[in-house]
Amino acid sequence: MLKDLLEARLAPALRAAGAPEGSAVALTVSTKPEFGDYQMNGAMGAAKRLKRPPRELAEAVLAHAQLEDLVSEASIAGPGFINLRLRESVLEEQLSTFTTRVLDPKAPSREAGRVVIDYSSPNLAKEMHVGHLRSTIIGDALARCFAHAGWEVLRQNHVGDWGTQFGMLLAYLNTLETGDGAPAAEAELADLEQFYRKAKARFDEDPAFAALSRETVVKLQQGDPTCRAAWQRFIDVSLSHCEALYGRLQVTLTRKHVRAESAYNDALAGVITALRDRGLLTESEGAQCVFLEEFKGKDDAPLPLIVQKSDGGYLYATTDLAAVRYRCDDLEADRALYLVDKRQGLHFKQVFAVAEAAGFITRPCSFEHMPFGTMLGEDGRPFRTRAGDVVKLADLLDEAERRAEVLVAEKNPDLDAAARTEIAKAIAIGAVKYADLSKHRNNDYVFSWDAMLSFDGNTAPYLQYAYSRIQSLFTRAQVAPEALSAGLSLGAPQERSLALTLLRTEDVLTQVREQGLPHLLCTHLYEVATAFTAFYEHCPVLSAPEERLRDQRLALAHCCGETLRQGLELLGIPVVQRM
RNA sequence: GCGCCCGUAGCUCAACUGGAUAGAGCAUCGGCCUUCUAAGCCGAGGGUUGCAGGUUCGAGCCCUGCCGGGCGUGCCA
Repeated sequence: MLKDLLEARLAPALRAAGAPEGSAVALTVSTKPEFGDYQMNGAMGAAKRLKRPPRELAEAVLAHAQLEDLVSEASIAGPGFINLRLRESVLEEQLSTFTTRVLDPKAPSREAGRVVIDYSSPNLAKEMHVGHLRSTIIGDALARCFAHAGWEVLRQNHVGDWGTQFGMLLAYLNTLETGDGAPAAEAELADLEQFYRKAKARFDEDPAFAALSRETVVKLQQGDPTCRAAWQRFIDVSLSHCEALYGRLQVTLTRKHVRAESAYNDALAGVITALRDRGLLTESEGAQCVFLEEFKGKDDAPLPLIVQKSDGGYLYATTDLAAVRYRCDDLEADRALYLVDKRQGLHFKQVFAVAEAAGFITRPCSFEHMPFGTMLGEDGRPFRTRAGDVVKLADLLDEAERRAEVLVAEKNPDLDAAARTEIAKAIAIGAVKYADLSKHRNNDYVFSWDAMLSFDGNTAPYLQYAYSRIQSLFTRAQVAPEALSAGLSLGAPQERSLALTLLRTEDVLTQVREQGLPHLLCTHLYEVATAFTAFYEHCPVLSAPEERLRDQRLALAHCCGETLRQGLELLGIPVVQRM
């Protein structure tokens, strides 16, 4: 990539100019087009450490750097910025292999490794609501990004299927089925949210039922066959609800990615034993705990990670420790990413630290909590409807598709109903996902129907629109992209700018994987689409003065279209040929 | 009390990890459809980056102290 090319020349020059070992080149995209294409800021940083005048060092760097074949202009500005303008031939050469080198998923990958991505992980006791959107969508985008770069991706849907609440739900299911018969149960299960609420109400008002619920949990965890069978049926129904949503959202999770909490049940006792063998286990107030030096609670009191309750029951820390072992030993992951709410930050810090101390991390594997913020309502409180309920994911998608269909019908009345619905779905999914993906995951964010279902400005439909315009160019020109052989023209500023933007894609994708931040890709694709639109407005393609120029511009448009298509696909957002 | 996160334009968010004059979208105002899709484009206004210090050639970003908000802090997940 461009940045690598330049860095390969600048890093030795920086050393040759006398900069200390490990000095960063600090190459960034120019803040202003007038300055050039890229700027190197590292001379100033190195000069500070050397206590030398920064401009002098910058000059020395330029004197040592061999840049002639890459750069047409190099100059020093301000306190010691080195501004670089790339040769057009370099851009053209890089771009000519861009789609096969960077975009093609079958391109020889420069990264190889195995990454576990733990995401979505809904609680099967309830229906999925908008709060599950973030983990599901961000995780899925990351899974796609890693897979694209050549990683082996192991999706792990760590669904909650084993908590205390399942006793209650099973007991309720049982009363329905032994009462008026099975049809009632079937009907009730169709709406898990209702089902949960009714079971909870019964639990709260009927002590006998509450007692039965608690017995049921014990029976379930002991492996009682009848109980297990009922539980399995409930889980199946709930999972099929999730799958329906994954399908609608075009999320890549399937049943084979489910690795539920219950799957670790048999490993929990082993976790306790192993901790005891390592001398890490301490009994405190009746519970089995691990105390590590680095974790302090109130008044500097030691803060435990409780792994077994005083009644003998295990906790989610125990399950997560078992999952660490599984992901490390059995899955042999190099990285394990946890897309989980940031409120669990301390929990994962403790779990990972205990796993390390216990020797559970038996091979070089990086365990990383990738936290995300809470979805808030417009009042700044955790998101609820007016009635105090959560918004169901299914309802959000229904509304998104409804609004999109109205808009498509209005913008493009000639489409037949089938095409209209298909386009509306793509737009709806895109808008909903992009609204979430385009924000920095670490921050809380405000849910707004209108913002989430907006189709104007920095939204997925804007990107999809740019793509469909490119497709339209090819439809009208009646040329296949593969047939273009005139090379590229990058003379116009808009052409050059679009090329430069496209050539940043690889760096962006690397950063997305390193930091687990898909919003960087959103921002980049928006810049691509913006650069394309400027090009489209200023550089006539089909009516270009010469056929050669037309073909060159078509080639550039094709590069851009492929970037948008592939980029959107990495975000899990479909493109459409027309809209 | 302690710990983590956050505070950026009226609103919603960015800012390539310390770089040049802090950028987008929505909203507001003005302009552009007999030439490739107006879901678009061009332009305008809008900022003491919560406050006060400090570090340095340079701070939204780092350090200190305040103010304000969220979350977490032993047997739920």
